[in-house]
Amino acid sequence: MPELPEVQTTVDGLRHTVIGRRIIDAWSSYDSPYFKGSETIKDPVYFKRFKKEVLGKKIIAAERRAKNILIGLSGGLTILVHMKMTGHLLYGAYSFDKKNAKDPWQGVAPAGLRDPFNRHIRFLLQLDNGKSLALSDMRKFGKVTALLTSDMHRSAHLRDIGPEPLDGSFTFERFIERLNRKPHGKVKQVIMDQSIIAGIGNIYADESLWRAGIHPAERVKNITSAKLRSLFLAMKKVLSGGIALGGSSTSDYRNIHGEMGTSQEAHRAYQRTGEKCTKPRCGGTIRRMTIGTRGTHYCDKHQLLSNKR
DNA sequence: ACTAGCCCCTGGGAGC
DNA sequence: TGCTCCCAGGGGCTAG
Repeated sequence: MPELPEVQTTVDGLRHTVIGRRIIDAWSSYDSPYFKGSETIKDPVYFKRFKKEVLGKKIIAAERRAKNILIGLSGGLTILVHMKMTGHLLYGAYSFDKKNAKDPWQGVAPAGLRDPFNRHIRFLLQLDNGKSLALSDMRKFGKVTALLTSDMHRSAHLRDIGPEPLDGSFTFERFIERLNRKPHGKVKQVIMDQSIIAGIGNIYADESLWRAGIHPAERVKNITSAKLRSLFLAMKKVLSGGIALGGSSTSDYRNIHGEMGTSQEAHRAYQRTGEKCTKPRCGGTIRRMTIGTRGTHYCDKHQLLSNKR
């Protein structure tokens, strides 16, 4: 699932591909009664307006805020894309058949479409160079909308998001200040809370806690300062490592060229249930439990609850 | 103001 | 092989 490293990988890809291109057409097959009246393209009425607004605009910027992709356009508009669980953007020779929304590509499928996870295209921007920017989103959780660039950070989509963990300004003191907003929370849920810290999801939460040797259900207030410092460093390391490896493709995530990342090969806890812990001389086993509603992976030997130590 | 829990959604895997 | 059932989970929303 796309988290900070995957979204950053996508944004880096956008910067190398679509900057300077003009949008000449837009297409969407999202149509959900549940989202009727929402300011997202899942409402076909909104999509009509969206299309009118973005047509003819030039793509001038691409940035990331938490797990949101922000595609800056000429004319003071920004397209916000949240890939949620199973979405990813693709750049290439994708096109669509206006008469048959179920088959959004024509002729010979682009190389990327040979991968079944790239075939669930729900949204597409046709660009002025014959290529397009498409959103493959198997489970249709994705969110696409247009915002005024000038106040997008004040919009409901972005305003309550916490600091970026890879920013230089995100110091240990800042980290502690953020965590202390939920002292009674389980640490995994707290670091995944986007209003506390931006961009961390299930995978990188499990990986960070594994590295720091902290049980995911530990309450924030019960964690020693030394352990919190380990967690702080682990988060930065795991997130920047994820970017360096092109993101994690445990299931459906692909980069903008439709290719898998390799970060999943570096996972030490996530989806390694039953495997021997790979921490040197640990000897533990990776276990699975549920925290909140999320599957959680941890080592039963070096990630112990404080009352069991 | 908080939090627990439901809901959006589809494909893949388990079980029979 | 083919059917049914269940599960994955980010984040928006609501009921308590």
